[in-house]
Amino acid sequence: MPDSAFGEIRDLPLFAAMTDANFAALVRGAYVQTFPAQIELIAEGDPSDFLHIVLSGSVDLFASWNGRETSLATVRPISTFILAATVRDAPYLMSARTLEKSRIALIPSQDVRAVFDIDANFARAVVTELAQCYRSVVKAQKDLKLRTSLERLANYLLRQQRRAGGAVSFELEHEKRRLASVLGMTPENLSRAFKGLQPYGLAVDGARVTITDQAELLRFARPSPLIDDAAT
Amino acid sequence: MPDSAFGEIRDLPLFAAMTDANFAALVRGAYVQTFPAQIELIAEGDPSDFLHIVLSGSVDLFASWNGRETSLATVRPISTFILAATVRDAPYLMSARTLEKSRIALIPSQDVRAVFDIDANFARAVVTELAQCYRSVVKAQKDLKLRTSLERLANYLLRQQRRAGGAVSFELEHEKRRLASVLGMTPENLSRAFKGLQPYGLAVDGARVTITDQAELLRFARPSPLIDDAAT
DNA sequence: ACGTGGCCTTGACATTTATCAATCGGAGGG
DNA sequence: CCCTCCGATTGATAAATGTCAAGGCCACGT
Repeated sequence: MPDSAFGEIRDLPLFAAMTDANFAALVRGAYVQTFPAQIELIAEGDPSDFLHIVLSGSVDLFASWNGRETSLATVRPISTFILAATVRDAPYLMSARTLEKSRIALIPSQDVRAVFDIDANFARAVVTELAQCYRSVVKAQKDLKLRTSLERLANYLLRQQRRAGGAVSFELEHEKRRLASVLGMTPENLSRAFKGLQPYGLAVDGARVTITDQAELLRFARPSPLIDDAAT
Repeated sequence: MPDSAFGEIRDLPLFAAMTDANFAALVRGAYVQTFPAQIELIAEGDPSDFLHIVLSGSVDLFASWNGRETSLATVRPISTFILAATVRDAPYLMSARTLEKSRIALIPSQDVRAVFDIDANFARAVVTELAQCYRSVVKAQKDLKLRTSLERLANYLLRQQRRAGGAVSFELEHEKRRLASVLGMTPENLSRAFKGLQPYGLAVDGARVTITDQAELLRFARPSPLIDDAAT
């Protein structure tokens, strides 16, 4: 294991507070690999053999049932996924695939659990990370159950605008078909939803979105920090 | 603080492995209180002052937005709620109200965080609990996005049947209006959904549900351990 | 330059779900 | 015992969302 490859994750909140020795134990059996786009990294139901960390690129977490499929989240650098399955030594609840060419670090789950048992700082960091993940899913749940598809799209766009630095105009970062799945609707409906937001100050051209009337869109979307703020 | 009042939570997985001294520190500022039904214990957006533990009765976790409201989960004895908010010292994402007369233990959040910082066993227990909570929400998310309301009801009933010991006939444990909210539909639709399941081996009389054709209902519901098993 | 394939869009239609209004029926109080 | 209230149900209707089929657009490779 070249140490250099793990330098970039050493400072992650998850690993920052642990001892060098324990970090070394963690990465001893780990490796970093580059995957092309559209590769399925894990499948739901599989045993959780590795904790995954996205170093570059992006990963789609999705789930299937009865022939249907839905995207649940996108993982961006630098963060982990399926931490909960690793901790509980339980099967993955979601599948994961690369959205683009991505570098992924894989740490054997048993090593994570072993170090977790002996390094209190690491255990605390895991708690913080998990609590964060939990709250994200709860927010997604509220988004889904309390809002219509038009409202979800409007709030999604406002969140994206913030991610893009607040500019009036920005590019969508996902394929629209996947965005539709994330938002819990069909691609056809997403097209109509974009049109449906035009009266509320939105213009779309391909992947470029322009918020022509911020106040009006805000009035329609009614974003709430308890649903839309990533930080809290 | 009468020690007796906390004996029943001492053996919870969350507290079992911690030292007596730390447990004492945890319950020093804690208290137990009995609330009548329909009391709002916490409101979403409030700072997380206390970790709550349901000792008896039951508690509804719900959320509101823009005049709408939805139930997200039910907490039964003996378990905690809003652990994630406590850990992160962040505002509650959900409101909570008693569904019936309930005894609740309240532990000051700052004490939880303080003990969490010095007791590795407690920290590990919190991780396990949080990972469990996280996986529950993910399952709920999959249920919501991958299934129609009829399918959600069918699978809910099969889960309830298992909870009730597997008997062919059992009582619903929630008001139907609340069950509708949990399942993400209106009460009117829930009524129709019950009727819609009759051809698949279901009979309903008030709160009593009878599965007249288990095989047929299973064939329709197609339960999956990755959505419907509480344990995994 | 020209196909070609994939994704997006559009329209027509079907299905699902919500809304509104009215009624039913059981639990509890006078 | 009857009345009243509240939740559950039902029917009619509207709105939201999904499905199917067709066509447009753009990027890609030959």
